[in-house]
Amino acid sequence: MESQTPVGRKITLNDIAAGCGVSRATVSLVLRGSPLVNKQTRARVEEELRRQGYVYNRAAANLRRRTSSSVALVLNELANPFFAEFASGVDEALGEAGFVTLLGNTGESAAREQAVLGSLIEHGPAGIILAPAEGSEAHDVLAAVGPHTPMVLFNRELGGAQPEFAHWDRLMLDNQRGTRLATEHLIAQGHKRIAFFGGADDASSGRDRYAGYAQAMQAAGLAIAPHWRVESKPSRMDAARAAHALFNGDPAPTAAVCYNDAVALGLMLALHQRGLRPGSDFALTGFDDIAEAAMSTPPLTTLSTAPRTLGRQAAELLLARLREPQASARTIIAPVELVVRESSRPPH
Amino acid sequence: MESQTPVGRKITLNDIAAGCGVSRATVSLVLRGSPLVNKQTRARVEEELRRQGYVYNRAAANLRRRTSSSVALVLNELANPFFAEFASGVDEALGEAGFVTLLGNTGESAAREQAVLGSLIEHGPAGIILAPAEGSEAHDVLAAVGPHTPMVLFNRELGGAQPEFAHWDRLMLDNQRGTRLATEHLIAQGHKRIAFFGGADDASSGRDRYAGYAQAMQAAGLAIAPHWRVESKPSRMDAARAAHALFNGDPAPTAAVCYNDAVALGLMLALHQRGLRPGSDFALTGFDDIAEAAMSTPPLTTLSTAPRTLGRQAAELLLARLREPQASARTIIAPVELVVRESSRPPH
DNA sequence: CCGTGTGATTGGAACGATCCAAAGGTAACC
DNA sequence: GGTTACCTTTGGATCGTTCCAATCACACGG
Repeated sequence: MESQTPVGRKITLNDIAAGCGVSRATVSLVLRGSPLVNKQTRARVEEELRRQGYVYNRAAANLRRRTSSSVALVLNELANPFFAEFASGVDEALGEAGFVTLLGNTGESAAREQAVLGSLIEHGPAGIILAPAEGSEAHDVLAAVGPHTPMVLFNRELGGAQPEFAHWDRLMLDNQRGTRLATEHLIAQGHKRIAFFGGADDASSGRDRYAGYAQAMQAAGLAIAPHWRVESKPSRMDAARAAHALFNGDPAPTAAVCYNDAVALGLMLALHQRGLRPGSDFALTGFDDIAEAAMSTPPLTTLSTAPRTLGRQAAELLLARLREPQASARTIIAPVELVVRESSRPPH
Repeated sequence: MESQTPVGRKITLNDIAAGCGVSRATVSLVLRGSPLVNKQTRARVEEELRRQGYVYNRAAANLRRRTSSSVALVLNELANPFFAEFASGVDEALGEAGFVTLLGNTGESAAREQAVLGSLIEHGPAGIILAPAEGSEAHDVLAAVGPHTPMVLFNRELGGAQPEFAHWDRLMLDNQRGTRLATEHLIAQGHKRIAFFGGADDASSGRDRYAGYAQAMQAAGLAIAPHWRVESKPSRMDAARAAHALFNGDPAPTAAVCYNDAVALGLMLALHQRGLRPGSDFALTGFDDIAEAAMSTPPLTTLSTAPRTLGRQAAELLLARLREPQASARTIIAPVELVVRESSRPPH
C-alpha cells in the first residue's frame, strides 16, 4: 500500500443539483448531453456548473460504469529519444480517443518492470502498451497484469514461453530485413569483411538484427569471422568501450553493421580515438534514425523507423483490441527504411 | 464526455470475504496491513487473495478516502530529449513516493495545453507539473485547473498576470546566469562581435537568456548590433533556416550565443552550408547539454542542466507542497554549468 | 371524464473500497 | 458471578457518479 494525499473539498453533482433545484440524476444527464432534458433546464444547469466551477470526477464515473479511460504505457528507456518520440505518438493517439496515458519507466530493469506494472494495474487501465525491459519474462508479466488486460508488446519479445490464452498484440520492427538491407548496402559498396557490432543476443531484437546481417553475408558468399560479432549494452558509452574487440583479431573488418544508432555513435567515438575516420577509413551503419544520426560526423547511414508513427500504431492496435476483445492476436511488423548517408562509403 | 471501454469482471473484496468466511472490512484491514487482525485470519485471507488473483482497486479506495495517487505531468515537447529526460526523472521520483504519472504532451500549443489540462484534471491528480507551451497564459491555466490544484511550473513562466491567490511553485533554470557565463567565455576567448541566436522574446526563457548575454556584453563594454539578435523557433530546422540573417548585416559576428542546443546544432548546419567550419571559423555555444551536444562536430560548448535531476527536483517540490498545502510558494532557480568543448575556440 | 401517450424528472440502489461505532469473545480481577 | 479490559471482527453508511424503473405533468382523442 502506498502514500496518498487528501484533496480539497470538491464540487459534486449534488452541489449543482441543490444549487438549481433539480435532481442529481438530471444534472448527470446534462453532463452527458442527453437529449432527454428540457432546453431550459439544461441551460439553467449549465449555468450553475459554470458558476460553481464544477469538475467532472471521472474516477467515480468509471467505478460506477465499470469502464476505464486510461492506458498504461510502460517503457524500458524513456530517456532514449527513440522511445520519447514513440511515447509522444502514443499519447497523441490515445488522447484523441479520449484516453489518458499512465506513464511508467523501467530503465531496462525487469524487476522494476514488475513493480511498475503492479502499481499501474491497480489504477485499472483499459490496456497496456509495453516495451519490455531486457530479460523480461512472459511469465512474470502475465502474473503482474493478469490474463485479461489487453496488451500490446512493442519492439521486443518477452522471454520464456508465450502464454497462448492471453492474446497479446505485437508491434515489432522488421529488424531482420533492416540489417539485411544495411549489410547488402555495405556489400554493394565493395566491403567484404563486415562485422556486426553491439547489442546482445539475449534480446529478441538483437538476435533478429544479427540474423539479417548473417543472411545477407551468406547470400553474398561472404564468411563471418567469429571476432566480428561484438556484443555491448545498447548505450553509446558501453559501445565505445567494447569497440576495441573488433580490431583484436585478424583479419580486421573494414565495416560494421551496428545494433542501433547509439552503439554506432559510440563506435564512431572509438574509431576517432584509434585515429580512424568513420566513413572513409571504416564504414558503419546504425538502426533507428534518431535525430543525432543526421548530425554526426559523418552523418550516419541508418534504418529509419518513424517512432512517432509507431507510437500511433501501437495505440491504434490497443484501441482496436478494446473495441474487439475477442479478436485473435495481431502482429504488425513495421517496415524500416534504409537511409543512406556518408558513414557507409566504399573501402579504399 | 469521452469514449470509455468496459473492463472484465474483477475480483472484489466481497469475493475474497465470501471465499474465506470473513467480512469485507477484515479483508480490507489485511490489505492495508493493519495490526488489528489475527495472525491466522490474516494468513487465511492472504492465501485467498492469492488464490483468486485479487487486484486492488485504487480508484475506488481513492474515491472513498478522498485522496489521489496520481500526478499529472504536462510537457510542451516530450520528443525533445531534454524533456524526455526530465520526464524520466519526474516519473522515477513520483514512483518512489507511490504516485503514478499521468502524461500529457502539448506540442507547444497553448490550445492543446488547455485541452490536455482539462482532460487530466478530471482524473483527479493530486497535483500538476507543467512545462508551459509557448504563449500559455496564467489566466487560462488557472481556469483549466482551478485555484486549488497544487502546481509546479517548470522551465518557463506563464504569460499574463500571475494569480497570487493560487500559490504555484516554480522550478526555473538560471537562464540569465547561463548565457552570461557563455558570453563571458566567448569574450575571454577574444571574441568581440557576438550575436544572440534563436528562441523568441515572447517566452520568458528567451528573454532571460538574452538578458544574460546583454549583461555580459555591456559589462565588457561591447556594443550589440541590432542584426545580431535573430529569433527562431526552438527547433533545429527552423534555426537552420533563420541563420542566414546573422550574416546579412555589417559587421558580421564572429561568434554566437545560442538559445539552446537544438538551435545551435541548426546553426552549425547552416554554417557548414556557407562553407564555414563551426568552432574554428565561427564560435558558438548552446544551452541544455543534450546528448547530441557532446557528439556534434565540433563538440558543442554548452550549459549543462542535468534534466533528470531537474525532474526529480520538480517532483520533490510538488510532493513537499502536498505535505504542506499552506506553505508559501517556493521558487527554485536551478544552477547551470558551463561545459567548454571545442565549438568555442578563439577567433583567428 | 377517463385512458393513454409523450416528454421530463427523479429516488434509490448500485460500483468497490474505507471508516466508524458497536459488538462478540475471552481472560483477568475483585 | 459480575465487571472490566483487551483483542478481533463486523454491519452499515459513505465517497461521486450512473443506471433503472417509477413517477409526474400535460395534452390529446374518444
